[in-house]
Amino acid sequence: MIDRLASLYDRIWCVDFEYFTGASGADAPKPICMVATDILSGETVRERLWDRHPKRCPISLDDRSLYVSYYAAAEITCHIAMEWEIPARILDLQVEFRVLANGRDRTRSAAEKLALKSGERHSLLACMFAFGLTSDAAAASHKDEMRELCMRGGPYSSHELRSIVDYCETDVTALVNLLPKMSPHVELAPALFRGRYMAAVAAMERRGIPVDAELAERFKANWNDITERLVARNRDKFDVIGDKDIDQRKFATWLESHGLGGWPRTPEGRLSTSSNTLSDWAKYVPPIMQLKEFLQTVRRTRLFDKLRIGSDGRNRFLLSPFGSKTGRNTPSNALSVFGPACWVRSLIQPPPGYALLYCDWSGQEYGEAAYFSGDERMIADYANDDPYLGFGKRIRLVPPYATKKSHKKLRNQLKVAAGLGVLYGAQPPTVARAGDMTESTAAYVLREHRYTYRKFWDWRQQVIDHARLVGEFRTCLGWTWQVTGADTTTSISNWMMQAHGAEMLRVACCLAIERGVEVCTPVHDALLVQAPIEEIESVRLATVQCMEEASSLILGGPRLKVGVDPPTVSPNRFSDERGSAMWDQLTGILSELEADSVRSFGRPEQVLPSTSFG
DNA sequence: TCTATATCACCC
DNA sequence: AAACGGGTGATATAGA
Repeated sequence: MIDRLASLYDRIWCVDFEYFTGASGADAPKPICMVATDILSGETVRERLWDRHPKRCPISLDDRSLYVSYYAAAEITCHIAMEWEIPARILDLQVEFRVLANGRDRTRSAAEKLALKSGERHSLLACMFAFGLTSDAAAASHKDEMRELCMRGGPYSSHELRSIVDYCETDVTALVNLLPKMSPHVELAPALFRGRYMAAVAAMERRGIPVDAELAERFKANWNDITERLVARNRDKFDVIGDKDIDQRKFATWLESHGLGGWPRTPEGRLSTSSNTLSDWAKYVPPIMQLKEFLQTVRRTRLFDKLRIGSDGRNRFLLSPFGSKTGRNTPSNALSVFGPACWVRSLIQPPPGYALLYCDWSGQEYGEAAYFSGDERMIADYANDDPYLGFGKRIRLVPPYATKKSHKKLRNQLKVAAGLGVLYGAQPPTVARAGDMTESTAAYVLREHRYTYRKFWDWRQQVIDHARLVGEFRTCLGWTWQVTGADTTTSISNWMMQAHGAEMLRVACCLAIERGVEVCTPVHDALLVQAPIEEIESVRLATVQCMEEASSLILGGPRLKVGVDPPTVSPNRFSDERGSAMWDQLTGILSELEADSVRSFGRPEQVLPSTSFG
């Protein structure tokens, strides 16, 4: 394919940057140097950027030049920092490695897996190894040393800068060797679209999510005390907690004292402590209800204190694009405000003069299922009003005049059945529990779905047959998955929707970023966007337009609906109603703790925000 | 004391 | 035979 590439491009630049990301790792990167080699001419460019600021990028970036790198978001972030243009044609070999490996990972030998630490599964070294290129151990140890030097930050001596540039060049050499090995396996058009997405990823990773950094810092500083106090409040009533969670022996004693001998056990024989089990028993045993609430509170508070916030008050983290087998992003839950429980989102706050919008496709996967299968009834129910009530009306479970408000509970049951049951393939017992209905109702609704939307179910069966017979899946934009015998039918039957949902999100991100919308982050079927307050309406329209266009591209014409919550206007905070009770409880504890420390140390008292905002 | 596994929680 | 798709991460527990 190198020949083909050579016929398409005047230059094929293999590019790498070294950069400094600050102590927290949450600040926008500061470039140290750049090295680029043009495979076609052999020309190499070495540029120090720590102490010099070239106005223009030293290599060509037009559409006759191919820009090859490994996790291009990092390189593009450096372009943004240098205020350079963004390359027109990006080929990201890490992403292409992920494409080629997707579904084949499992077939890799055990020894091979062992050789690579889990976090390095898609590292440059792992990729080289996979394509038969080796790199000696001495180079690997040098790599750590150089990485530390970059992480240290300046000032750098001339000698240090020279060694960083040399090191940078070794990675460029690796790319030069890698490209001819990988290119025969790379499909150019889909790869270039993925590369284009990586530029959008760079813009989003750099922008980050605006948060109330001061408040987050106060939470972090008091985190251990907050969780301890949460437990302490109920310790006397429920002596079941060991350190931070249930202690099996204590729990056994507690159950014994309440005469609950036949308590359910896990497959391994441990006493079950899941909220499902507790919910089942709470109906009959009141103390279990209280225990459940206590435990949920304790467990929900986990996973917060690692949130990565830069010195400019922005939450930044790697989006890890193409991390899942459906091609979704897989950002770290611990580092992102959107990772932990919903209450953490109340930390999100637009900067002065700004507002935030959360835009999502409504019923994205359900809509995709309708249009992909071509099921006329399903399409009509998705397009007309509410697909779940539409379904309920067809099977005469709800009256024709039912609305979201008038039949809230029934609608939710139908939604659970259509989501969990239909798209994820959950069976009646699971649907019944999740939707708070009887098993026979769940079974009835699921059965009726099959009768009502025959065409969808036929299509679903074809998809499964294709997976089993052909062994490979592929989206309309070229993300692929090698299906193995180990993959379940439920997994297979959802893949088309989730993988195309991921493609749709990528298209929307590209369009929005390229049209100047300030996207802070994608959230699987949503975009969080910021804008100056006076521009919020036009930005809302522009974002919705991008998302609708993206859906139309993926569905081949029709559009999915896009929902937008009322904007969060500075100085208000973002909020998610699911987390507001928890937020109130935790901010309450925080203010108690800070009041206590004022009494002991005489520090000034701080004022806490309440949860309700415009 | 360390590591691997099981269980559980959260997100879309 | 048949209890949910895709993820990340924290904690307890068992085993070395």
